[in-house]
Amino acid sequence: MDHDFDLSDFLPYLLNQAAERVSVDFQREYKGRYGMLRTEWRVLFHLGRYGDMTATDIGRRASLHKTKISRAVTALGAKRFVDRTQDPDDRRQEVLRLTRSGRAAFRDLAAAAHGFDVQLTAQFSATEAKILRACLIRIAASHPDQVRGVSDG
Amino acid sequence: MDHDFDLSDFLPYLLNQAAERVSVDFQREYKGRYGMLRTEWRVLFHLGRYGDMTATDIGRRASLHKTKISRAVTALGAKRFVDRTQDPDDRRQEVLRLTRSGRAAFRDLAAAAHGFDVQLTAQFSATEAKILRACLIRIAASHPDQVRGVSDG
DNA sequence: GGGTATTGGTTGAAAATGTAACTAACAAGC
DNA sequence: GCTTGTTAGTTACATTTTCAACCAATACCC
Repeated sequence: MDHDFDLSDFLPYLLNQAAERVSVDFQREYKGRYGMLRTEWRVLFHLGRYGDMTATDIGRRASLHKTKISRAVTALGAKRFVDRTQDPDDRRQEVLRLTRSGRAAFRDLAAAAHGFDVQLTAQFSATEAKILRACLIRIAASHPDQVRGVSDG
Repeated sequence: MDHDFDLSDFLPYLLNQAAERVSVDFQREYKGRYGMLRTEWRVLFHLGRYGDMTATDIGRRASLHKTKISRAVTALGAKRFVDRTQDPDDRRQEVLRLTRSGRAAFRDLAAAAHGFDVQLTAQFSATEAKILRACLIRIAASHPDQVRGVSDG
């Protein structure tokens, strides 16, 4: 019984605390300015950055559960940020596309995100920042059992 | 407009993906074996590792909102894992203490957590692991505007 | 062609969270 | 003592998330 195993030695705990910290901060941008939820912001970003795609595509890329995406797309549609057009070749799926104002919101938020990231990273040396990112990517990618409903981020 | 600012360059996103990844995995332990929620596991850990304390104490240490703690303590009480006794000197507060089975669950889960952490850390070099932890701690601690209701982790 | 399975996506109910309002106990000022 | 303010913790309600069931379209297969 490692009697000195501390909660602050527990990587999942540290990851959660750090993630929570920055998420709450950045939330101000998309929530405060556009009344978006985190999933909406993610979907918006995906469409803005990677182009038109279906809900399933987004789910695969972002590891988001389809119900979350469905609801986020509905909300973004209500805000007139995305436009949905049924694919004539496979009428089950819809191609999602940002509207003009959706693109504007994306540009605005992407710039804010970039600035936020720069500022966040500034507290670390170049090496630290590089290692941090590499480690996080590795953890996120580790044995991805399968795509599962991820709690939004 | 940094046109190549990618979602996977966005530290909050990486943090969330990584945190989510490991949280979902470790959940198996406390949820599968004891039907606990994340907050319950955290409260249990605090009491087991740091000794008896009040709900407010836990909130301060763990950055958990008091309503979450209240509900977690109720749940842990129902499972007979914690015992609550009113402080005679200040009858507003209750001192929380693990029961025998609460301590057993704590030992079990703490061991699992430690093992999980060791395995997770094994994929990194000693230097990487050290930097990763240091960075996370720094991010979590960064201008803690104040204790706020943190989304459970 | 007709059955069965799979896939894309939505919906409803249950569980969990966040927010604010609340009760009870203490503390301070007068 | 009485009023006012603060602290510990609970509860109620609205918002989100999760889970499973669902519909519709396509694919598979004989």
